Amino acid sequence: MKATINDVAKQAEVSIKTVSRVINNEVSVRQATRDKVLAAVKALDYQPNLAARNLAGTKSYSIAYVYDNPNAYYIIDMQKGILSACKKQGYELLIHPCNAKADNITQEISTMVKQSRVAGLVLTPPFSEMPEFVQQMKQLDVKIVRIMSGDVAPDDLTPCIMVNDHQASYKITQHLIDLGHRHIGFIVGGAEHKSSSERLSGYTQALKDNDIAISENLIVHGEYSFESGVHGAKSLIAEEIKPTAIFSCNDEIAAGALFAARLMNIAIPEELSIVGFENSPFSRQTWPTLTTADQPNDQIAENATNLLIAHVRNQSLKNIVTHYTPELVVRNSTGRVSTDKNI
Amino acid sequence: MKATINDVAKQAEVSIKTVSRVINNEVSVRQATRDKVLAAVKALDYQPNLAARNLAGTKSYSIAYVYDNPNAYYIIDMQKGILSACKKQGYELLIHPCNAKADNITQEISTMVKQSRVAGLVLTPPFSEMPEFVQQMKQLDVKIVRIMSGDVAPDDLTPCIMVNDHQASYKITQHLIDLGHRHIGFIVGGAEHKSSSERLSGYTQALKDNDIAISENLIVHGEYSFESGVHGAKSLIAEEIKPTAIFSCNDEIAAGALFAARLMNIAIPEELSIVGFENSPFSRQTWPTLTTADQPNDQIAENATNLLIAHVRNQSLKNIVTHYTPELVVRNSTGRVSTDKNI
DNA sequence: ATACCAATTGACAGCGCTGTCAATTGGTAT
DNA sequence: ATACCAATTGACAGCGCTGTCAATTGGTAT
Repeated sequence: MKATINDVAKQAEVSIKTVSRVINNEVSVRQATRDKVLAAVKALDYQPNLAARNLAGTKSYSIAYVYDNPNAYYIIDMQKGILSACKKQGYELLIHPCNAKADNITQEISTMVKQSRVAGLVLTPPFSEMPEFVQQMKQLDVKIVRIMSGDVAPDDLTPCIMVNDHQASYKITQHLIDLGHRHIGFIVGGAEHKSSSERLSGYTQALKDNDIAISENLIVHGEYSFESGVHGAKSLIAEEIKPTAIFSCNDEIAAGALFAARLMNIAIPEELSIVGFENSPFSRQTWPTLTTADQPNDQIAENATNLLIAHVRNQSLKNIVTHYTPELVVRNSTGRVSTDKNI
Repeated sequence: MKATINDVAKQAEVSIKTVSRVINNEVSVRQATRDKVLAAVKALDYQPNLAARNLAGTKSYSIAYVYDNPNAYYIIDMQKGILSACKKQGYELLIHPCNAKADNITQEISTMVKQSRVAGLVLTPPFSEMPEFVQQMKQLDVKIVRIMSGDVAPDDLTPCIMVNDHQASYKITQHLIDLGHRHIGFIVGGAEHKSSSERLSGYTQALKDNDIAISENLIVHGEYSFESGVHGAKSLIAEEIKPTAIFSCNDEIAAGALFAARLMNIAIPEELSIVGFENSPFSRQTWPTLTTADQPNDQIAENATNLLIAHVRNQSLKNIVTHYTPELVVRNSTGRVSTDKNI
């Protein structure tokens, strides 16, 4: 039925080992031999069996993406980028959504890694930002790549993608300040995500640099969810000194904030500017469309996966760390502060 | 490092075959022996190696989800349901997003199936609704389960989940009619999805049964996308005889329609009612929230996967086909037709 | 106590590859 | 023509399981 390495070897009149060499792109095979084998591979439509490769070799051709994130757009983008790298390099991907707070989470991942002989893990927040978890994964004899928020990568020789949320957040805040806003509310995302504090610190830094006082009343702590945006915006708008702009930690929160503004009959951006973060489809589909920061998640994911695969193969990497800074995208949810507003 | 079946056998003082029997839940093992083995499994934290099982056995423990759908919420829900069934039954899931219209698509899936020794495929539209594709998959020696739109399952002894979009659509249309609407626009989703025509036929049937004339001008053909909703609604509203309600083939289209209405300063639902289909998060996050039909995608997916796994294991199934009918969910985007409106 | 037979257990081959190491090949220097 | 050695190729074991079939066990009827 399905052709095996034996069939190819027979057809090409070489040993199975030589076929193995050809499909693994090893160097010491004469060109003429290589051609014979490739012809046989093609004629028989041969696909090496990954289970056998995983079992026989010291290498494995499976990696897994472990995540705990309710943001469908984010996950789909990540999967897309990871799969793109996997396909090019002949790896298969297992996805493993799970609960980061479950107390047997290490056990759970460990089981999966053993069962499926996973060679490497792609970790996104919050997993990538849980040091003990990362430590335990390393002891499992599994390579990892982390996508995390911040500027300085952990100094542990593991590949990393650092997303400079602080700087991107600074730019967004500066954009609001340039529009004349002085009372800018901030809805913080989930505390288990480092991006929340990084984005908050970019915001406070920008305020400081512009000599604007930071008011704790304008900072609301929430989750990365639509509902959090609704509640956060409601409570900010109820403040004695209302903000003229609201910085939402991501687009979903921003969509919630827009919803709340609509509930309270507040015109966006005339009476209130709202910004998001992520440039997810949300930001193009709300009314008005959202000013946000563009984070190329699929690129980040593909890049991370390439680093991981190189790491799995013990290839030496020039750059074990890659940096990204999301870019400001101005749409219709931000405008100049109206001069006749209360201050 | 990782415990193997040999380690367990040694520790339990039995043969590896007996260990194999215990972990496969075979019947003819004495209770005392079973207990010894299970104790050893636990003590060594043993996890059977899936690659070896796939290779050694005639069965495989991998299934794949093949899809071509830009709807992130739908995909995430499906994955969740599939994974839930996989986890319970010890299967691993590969995801395979791809382009259904690529001309080498059969080749592509075939490669994946061979490489990863996939035992079964979960197919959603449009793949599940492409008869030649399904036929070719069967020749690949891979089992399938299809989730498709319609009432009557294909008569080919393959497990199927049928979603009765016609009936659900009928109910939604009746809801609009009950609210007094007589001019109801319809934005059709992508033609490659049978759900589009099924939902359309439910709509026309409901109109007929209520003696309402069907106007081709009120039916716009599009895709399952936000942009299609924007364009569709714009063109419907530009009609000489404006609709007082718009039935959108899914929530994303409906969100686009809402966007268009907002652009044109049309109050929802006072001047225009809009409905969606799917009950995705969209429908709770738009303004106003959407009346829609609830489709429990994760349940459908889990159910489908259970059918598939039973099929893969050659277990006889009582019911090879399961039927679902989405339920009407009334929210704030629909209202009584205003009596002073133009007709 | 003995025969019998179903229930239980184990020996061994083999799934399709890769790793190790030994054997062969063929080009180069003499 | 010959020796030599790097380049190329192949033989064989083994990865960790399951399938097949044969061997052993132990409970029941006599």
